[in-house]
Amino acid sequence: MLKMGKLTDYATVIMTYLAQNPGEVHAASELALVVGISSPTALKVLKTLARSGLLQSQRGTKGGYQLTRPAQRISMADILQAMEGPIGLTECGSTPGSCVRESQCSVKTNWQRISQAVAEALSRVSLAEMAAPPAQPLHFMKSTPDSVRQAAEA
Amino acid sequence: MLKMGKLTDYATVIMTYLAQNPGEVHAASELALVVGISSPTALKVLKTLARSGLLQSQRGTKGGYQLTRPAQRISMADILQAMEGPIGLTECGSTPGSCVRESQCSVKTNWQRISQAVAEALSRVSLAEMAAPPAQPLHFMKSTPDSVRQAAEA
DNA sequence: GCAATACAGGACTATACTGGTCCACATTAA
DNA sequence: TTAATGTGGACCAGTATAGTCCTGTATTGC
Repeated sequence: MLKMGKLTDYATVIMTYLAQNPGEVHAASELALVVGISSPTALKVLKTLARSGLLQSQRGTKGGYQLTRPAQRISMADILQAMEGPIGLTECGSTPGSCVRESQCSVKTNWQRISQAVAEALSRVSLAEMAAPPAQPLHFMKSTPDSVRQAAEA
Repeated sequence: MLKMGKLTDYATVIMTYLAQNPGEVHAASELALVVGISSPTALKVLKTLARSGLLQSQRGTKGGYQLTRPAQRISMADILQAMEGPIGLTECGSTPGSCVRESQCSVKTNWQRISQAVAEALSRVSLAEMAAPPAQPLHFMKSTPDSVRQAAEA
């Protein structure tokens, strides 16, 4: 499995919930309950999301979190990136200098492109779509046939 | 980072090398040298690849490994899958029953689709393309937007 | 002003996983 | 028969991740 951290998983569920209840401020404790995790863990996720600008936090009584922008303008890539750093499948792709034979490695550049393609696929799915009932086809799924066909023809 | 194991990374490099020298049988020790890892580790990777049918092994003196099919017919998805199991970003996507609230979770189905999209992107890149010098644009990259094309040309 | 609520930032721990190694065995060529 | 090579499984260690906790700060309401 192409692994994604558990915290990232929580993050997507939390963000989805927030997208479904826009305009409201939600306390960490509430969100923790919704997702089914402990408050400290939820807090950790929320802090990360807030620090990267996807969430707005409000302190004090009646404080909590809310989305900084409409769900339509937040992509899955945004969330992944916020939680796990730059999207890249290989170490050499995202962290230059991590591999000794970087210069001679023909594989590297190709991996970077593949990572980029994956990132693109992720950025084409908005949080709003994620929050919609699954029956509704995802945005990129509608356009996939074409893009695939183009790729196949190219 | 959307992580992929180191062993998988080695696997791609090994497979690439084998693709560049088709028709020959390569001993694990030789491949280890090429990739710059120890023999036991290379063996581990090779065994995994062989068990999943991507490599053919030959025992005894002058034994070694070679591709079971032409590199054009092996995709990056094949290699990833061989090394890491079914491609899926979330646990619930690839392992049914791993999440308690599976039935109520609207996020799940959407994740499965995203994973599928990623898998598709991966399966569109052949080992042959990976083995080609990076200057040569990847198959699927031709259909991508300007930003990517610029990066590819740079 | 004070108390209660809630976020901020960081340190800490423990578990699980992954990478890496090794061993006993099977197979093949010379 | 010997040496080279793959097979399968067990095992160990280092690391990364998840999860917790603590101290501090801001905001609200009384």
